[in-house]
Amino acid sequence: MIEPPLLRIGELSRRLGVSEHVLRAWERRYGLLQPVRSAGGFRLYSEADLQRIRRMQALLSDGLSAAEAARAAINEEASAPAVLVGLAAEATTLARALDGYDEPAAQAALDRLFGTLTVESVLRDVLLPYLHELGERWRSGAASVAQEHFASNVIRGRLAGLGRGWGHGQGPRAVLACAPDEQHDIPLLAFGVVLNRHGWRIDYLGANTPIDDLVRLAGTTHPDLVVVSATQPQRLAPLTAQLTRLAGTAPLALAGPGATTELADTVGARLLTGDPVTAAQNVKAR
Amino acid sequence: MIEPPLLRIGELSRRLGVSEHVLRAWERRYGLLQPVRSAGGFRLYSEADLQRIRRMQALLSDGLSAAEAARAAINEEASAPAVLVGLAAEATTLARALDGYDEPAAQAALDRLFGTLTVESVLRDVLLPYLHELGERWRSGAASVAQEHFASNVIRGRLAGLGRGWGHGQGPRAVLACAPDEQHDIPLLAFGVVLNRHGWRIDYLGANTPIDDLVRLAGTTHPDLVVVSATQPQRLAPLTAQLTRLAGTAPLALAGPGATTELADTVGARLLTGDPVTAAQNVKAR
DNA sequence: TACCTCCGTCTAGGTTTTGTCTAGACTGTA
DNA sequence: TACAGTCTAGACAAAACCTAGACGGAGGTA
Repeated sequence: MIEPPLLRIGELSRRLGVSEHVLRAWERRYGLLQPVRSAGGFRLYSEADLQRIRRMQALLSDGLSAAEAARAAINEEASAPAVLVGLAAEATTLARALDGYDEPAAQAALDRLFGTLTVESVLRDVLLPYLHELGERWRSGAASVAQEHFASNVIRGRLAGLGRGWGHGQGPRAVLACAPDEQHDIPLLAFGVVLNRHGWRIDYLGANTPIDDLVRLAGTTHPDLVVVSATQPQRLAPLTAQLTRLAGTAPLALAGPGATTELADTVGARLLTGDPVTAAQNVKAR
Repeated sequence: MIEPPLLRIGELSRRLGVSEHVLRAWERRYGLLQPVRSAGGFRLYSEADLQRIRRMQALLSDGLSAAEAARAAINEEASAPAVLVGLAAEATTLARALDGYDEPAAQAALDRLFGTLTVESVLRDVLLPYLHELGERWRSGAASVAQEHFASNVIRGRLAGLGRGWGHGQGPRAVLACAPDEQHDIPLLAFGVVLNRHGWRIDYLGANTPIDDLVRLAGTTHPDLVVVSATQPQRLAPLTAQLTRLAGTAPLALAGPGATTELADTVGARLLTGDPVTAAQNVKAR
């Protein structure tokens, strides 16, 4: 059908949280991928390549050696064309329902999606792409603010359900917050859901959180990780001093498109790259 | 007729925040736009061009390389604003209707498809893949002969409608025929539709045509191209001598999975490769 | 202790890609 | 006629990527 766009190694690395060096090494040593090349020789990766690396990561975190994981990832490749077709259709149903303010239909579609796919996959492959695309349509005038709010609220409600009780338990504790003035909390919510499923306890502060409050909270409760998320660099840039103080109080990670390598280095924080689901999986991997 | 106002490059640049240099570079390097020109050669951009650049910007911010972003922006447009989402759903609807002998539903789905996608895209991305898949199912016993015939006839009817009047006009003339004993004429019909849309006049002889008849026709009407199509090499192999005579009478092309490079070379014919739509587009390109 | 393999990481030196710029000529409009 | 706007062709430099190979820590073995 429509040829999907291809990614260069830098973007693949950002999305997966795997360094370019490692991607090339896996290719060289295990033949894990055989990306097509641009006329000039640059590697160009497809969606299938991305999936294979994800599988590789999963196998690695199961404790397989790199060589074994690569071999398994290559051999499995059973793929699931039927599942994909079903996924596309169901995702469409969901999108139509949300676009059309049809909450029952949307919930039903969500039920079916969560019934067939993993939570991670629903978040990463369906909900977050849909929200991203809705944002695009809003920017281009093709979708209204009301549509955006309606869809956000339905999805936020579901994620809240997935996160029920996530503050209790035994695992390490993470404090999640959006930067001041940042209102896009759904990716952070998704991040929290996945992190929680990996055994973490979550303290979720949500949108628009003052950094000083975080410093105070971190100073009294000593979480194992504090995550601050922002969609735009200018949300974080003026807060360098406060973030540095925060990083001195608890392990800090910056996330979202607004988090840059430079800022993270400057304030002494980790940088979380890629989509929220992958980022959460990578946090666990360390 | 109200002509929408066209923008010159400076205004476009200001509205989009993309420098004039970049706009020209994208046009030169990737063929992203083909703006009409003023009498003096100034580029004049339409609203659609503006949208395409916006899409390009969105893809770039997703991390795609400029080359890939341009390719995707161009591709997507050829196949709908609702992208893969709408396409997949509509194609599924069509398949269900055809599988279930529901002609009105199938026609309605076809109406929607032709209303959203280009003719070429409907043929290449929906109908031909569906027929191919139906053939597979038939071979494996999962579909009946009756289903195959029903679907073929619905689709053949639509294609005939698209080809109405294709023998008239001014362009070069092509004679299209299936090899003797070859009954699969729909791909050839699709080929003819696309070729006709590129300005060719079509003389369509359809399934199971004796080569000698073609030689006689070519000798009297002198077409610019004769296309002979076959799904299996053994349909063409015994006809080497006759095909050679035909190639001596008019420009000849062999098409379909049954056409091989060797045979084409032997008889002095062109070989058309790829799906019928692409093949027809390539014929035009010469 | 010495040596091995495995595997993530890094370096050096070169190439490709892409945004930007220049020079000199032409266009459109006041 | 003046002048801001636009044209083409080509050059340039920064960012991104390439290959080949080396490095070193972890873990195993003699």
